[in-house]
Amino acid sequence: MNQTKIVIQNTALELFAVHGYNAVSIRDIGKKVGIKESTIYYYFENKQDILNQLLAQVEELIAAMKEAFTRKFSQIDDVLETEFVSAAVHYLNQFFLNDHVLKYIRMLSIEMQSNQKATELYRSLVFTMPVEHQTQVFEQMIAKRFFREDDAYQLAMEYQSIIYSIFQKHCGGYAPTSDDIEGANRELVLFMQRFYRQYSLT
Amino acid sequence: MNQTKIVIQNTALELFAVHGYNAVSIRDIGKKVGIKESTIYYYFENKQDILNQLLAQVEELIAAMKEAFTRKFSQIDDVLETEFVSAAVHYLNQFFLNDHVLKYIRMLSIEMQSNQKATELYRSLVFTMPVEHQTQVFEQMIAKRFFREDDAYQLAMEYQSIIYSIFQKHCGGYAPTSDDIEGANRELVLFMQRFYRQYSLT
DNA sequence: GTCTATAAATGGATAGAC
DNA sequence: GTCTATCCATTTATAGAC
Repeated sequence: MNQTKIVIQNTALELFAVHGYNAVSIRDIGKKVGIKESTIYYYFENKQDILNQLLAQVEELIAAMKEAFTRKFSQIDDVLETEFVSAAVHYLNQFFLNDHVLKYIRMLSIEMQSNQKATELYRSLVFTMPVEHQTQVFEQMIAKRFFREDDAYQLAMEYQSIIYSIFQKHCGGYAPTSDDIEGANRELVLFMQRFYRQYSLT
Repeated sequence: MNQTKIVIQNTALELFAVHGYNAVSIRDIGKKVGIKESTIYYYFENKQDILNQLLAQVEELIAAMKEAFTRKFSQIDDVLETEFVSAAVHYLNQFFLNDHVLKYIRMLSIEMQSNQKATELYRSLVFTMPVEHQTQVFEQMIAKRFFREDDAYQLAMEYQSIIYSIFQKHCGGYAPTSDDIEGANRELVLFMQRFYRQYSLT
């Protein structure tokens, strides 16, 4: 794909994530990129087209993560507390707090209030897709007697609830500082230890 | 307060909650109320003034809820599973899904992406304030041996995580349908029974 | 591919009639 | 209190030069 087009898309995402689609003008995007607004119309049909292609990118991201989950889904041999906790910390920092993903999440948080497609993508990105994967993980952990007998979906939803809520509590909204991120990580460690000790058999 | 002013405020809230402050024009608000935009300037200094007064209302709501919590905080005599579950269902439907509160939450979801004050209000409204109250409740339940020995704050945070996540998963974003609300309630009952059985001593 | 120039609509805000 | 009329900046989008 063309380099200029990618820069326009990323810049638009950055602005949409903070101000929302409707509040950002084509001129704003052009100014930040360093081109005239008429140039943007060379790459995109109109303003809506930029948003549509960004939403399509979110759909691709969801599909890619799904695929990555199944590909990396190796057999689980043993799960110690430290491994379990650091897996959750890694998930928070590499998914929710990943620069690009965070922008998608923030953009969707705004657009989902008026756009049904954005609502579906948001729910899929932060609930449906990860919970589906996590259900499989807990199923294996229960089958191998690392975790006590339980409903794997309920376990996964509980797990996701904690991570999502900690993310929103500390890093939801206005650009999270490094203090916010630290706070989120600290609280996550605490609750993941709690979770492990609750359900682990070791 | 003047009747017209209240109508303007409520209409502005309704539009801000869906499209966001920046995307709504004074003309849009006037048209929906059925008055000319110049009339709005009789009641408000400018557009920003409308938003500021709405944010002040959220602050008042948080204070009022805090006060209501301490006032209604009667001694807990006994807590059966059905009471515990229906208290959570009541909380979801009367707080998160209350018509007016839901609009505040949706407006803040948008504004918090660019407005630090809105971020603080959102976190206080959906996390800090309710978790503080719920911590007190669990403290009493543990002291009276209805719930097993545990950290009351952690218990409260876990409780709030589940309710908040179920709210966002089913009713976050685009105007929730009655099916969405039903789905949220169904899942909440399931997870509240699970929670009760996990921690109850009876 | 990127620019200038421009059209047509819409934005926030004010002055002054009633 | 609510309206009409108006100002001026900004918006999306297009036509056409380079």
